[in-house]
Amino acid sequence: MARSNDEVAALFQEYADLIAITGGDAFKARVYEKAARAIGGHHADVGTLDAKGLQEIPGVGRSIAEKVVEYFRDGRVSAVEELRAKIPAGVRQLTAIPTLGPKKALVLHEELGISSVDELADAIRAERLRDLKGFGPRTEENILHGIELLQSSGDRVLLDVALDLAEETVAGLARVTGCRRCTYAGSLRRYRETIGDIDVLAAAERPAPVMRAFTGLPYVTEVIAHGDKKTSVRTSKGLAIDLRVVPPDSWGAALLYFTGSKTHNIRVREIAVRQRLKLSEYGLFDVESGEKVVSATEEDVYARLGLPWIEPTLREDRGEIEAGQRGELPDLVTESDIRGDLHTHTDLTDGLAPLEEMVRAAAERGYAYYAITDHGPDLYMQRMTDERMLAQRDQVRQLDGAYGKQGKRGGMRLLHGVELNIAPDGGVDWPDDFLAGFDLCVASVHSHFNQGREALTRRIVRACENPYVNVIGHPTTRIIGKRPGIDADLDQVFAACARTGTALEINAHPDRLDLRDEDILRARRHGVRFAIDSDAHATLHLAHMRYGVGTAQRGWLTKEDVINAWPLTRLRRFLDKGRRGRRSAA
DNA sequence: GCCGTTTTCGGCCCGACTGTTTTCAGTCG
Repeated sequence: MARSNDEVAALFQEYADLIAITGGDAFKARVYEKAARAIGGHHADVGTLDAKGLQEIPGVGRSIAEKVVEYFRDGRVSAVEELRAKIPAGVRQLTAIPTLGPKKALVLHEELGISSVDELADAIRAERLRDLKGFGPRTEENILHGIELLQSSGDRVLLDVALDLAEETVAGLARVTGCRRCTYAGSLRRYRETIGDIDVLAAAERPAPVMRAFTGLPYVTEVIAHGDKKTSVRTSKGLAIDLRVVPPDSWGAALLYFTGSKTHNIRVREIAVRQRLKLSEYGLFDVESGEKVVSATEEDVYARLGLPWIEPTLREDRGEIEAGQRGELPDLVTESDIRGDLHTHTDLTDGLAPLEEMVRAAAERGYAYYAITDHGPDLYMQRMTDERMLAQRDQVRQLDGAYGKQGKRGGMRLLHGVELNIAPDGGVDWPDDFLAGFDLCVASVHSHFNQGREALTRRIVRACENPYVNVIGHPTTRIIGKRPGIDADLDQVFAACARTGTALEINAHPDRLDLRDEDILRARRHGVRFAIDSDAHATLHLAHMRYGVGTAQRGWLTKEDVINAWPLTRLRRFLDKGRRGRRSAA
């Protein structure tokens, strides 16, 4: 179920689109877009705010606040209804076709009565667009191609797929003579969970050789646009890559600009405008004289605007600019802060590698501690028994400290854990006395995803209340692009975690990234602690940690928030979860 | 429709590329 903030955000985004399609004031459309984003990202439920409280959200004034109030009072907003009556929903969908924006969509609707993607495809085949002003043969071709992309994949790809391709492309271009610098930027540098297209930035005095090398890459199948400063291609996987080449002196301004996000950039430029400066990808310029002020590094540009350097993972206009101005940016957790992995598997259950191989691979990553957490018996296909689990524990104790930098004494410490299954009623695989033998317990939902909101919420809260459950694994169970997260009341879950001393996992597998960044931001406000885990089922998966850390950064987490960035003694106190007190009281 | 470190009115981010155009509108990021 969508949060009411998301409902209102979607409504205003639709209203903005409809204003643009009906040829309304472009500035007005932009204001509604901005308000939609601000409301979608606002921490408090807008359904609980009055007009005054609503107007404290930046970008929300009297008129928009009234519309929010109207929405919760009447279930509808009359201004939106009026535009909906004029423009069929299908016309708005036309603007989802690449190269087709609101202006062309309006012409198609007004002149030809087209109000769906299918009707548009038919009209092109029937050559009905031929007489329209502004529509030539290439436009027809581009629209048909765009429809094809939209209907086939056209989708965003997972972070790891995009990162592999980007790193290969950067390596290829960096070798070109005259290429002074090259890196990927865009949503990839911000570690967004999915990537629409890859942005690559290069610095060179003469762009032509770099551009030529780019279009000549073996996996490039189509050149979408080809210019002096910018070239766009599509690869064999259907993913688009944009390359921008700038003069070396513009590197910092260009990197800032192409890293985005769009809304972050707009905010930064507004700050520039207020200081009579103009920021573009070529530098920060004095408006009066036209002279360049700074451009060489991102730090230079931010500093001239009164801001510290802002981590790319924060650049989403979620308050990072204000925090920067106040000098209150978080000191984000990094991959090198991570001292261990708390959720991993071996071939005792569904992992691929034996215990010793996993332990050795973990030690090579430089971890101070490492937890083995195979599945419990409730996932019956895993054939777990008490005996097998206890035999593994003996093995784990023997390997404890055997691998790592400084031999036995300073070696990597091993924790014997388990990934429990949270049953539909919130129970787990074993009774307390058996659970007491583990160093830590991760507990996760693996089935019965459609129980209904109240039952799911109760189920997870009950797992948190189990004194032996330390971490809720992949809390929403979503698989990106394949399975939506379960419909639990996450705010209740977050409160339960904070109250009981249960950590929430940030599962680093690129298919999951669960919790997601927005939920992390909300959970953090409840005072929840987090565990960033690879959930590795093979030695190579241990390296997924970077995606989990990127996601944690997008949730503004510091190493203080992340239990596996803590020293082992502090981690053990957290894992104890007050059990010692319980035992002595009993 | 929102907003204010020259403004309560008059601004509102900036540039590249394409396609249909003989100077520019539309789209995109």
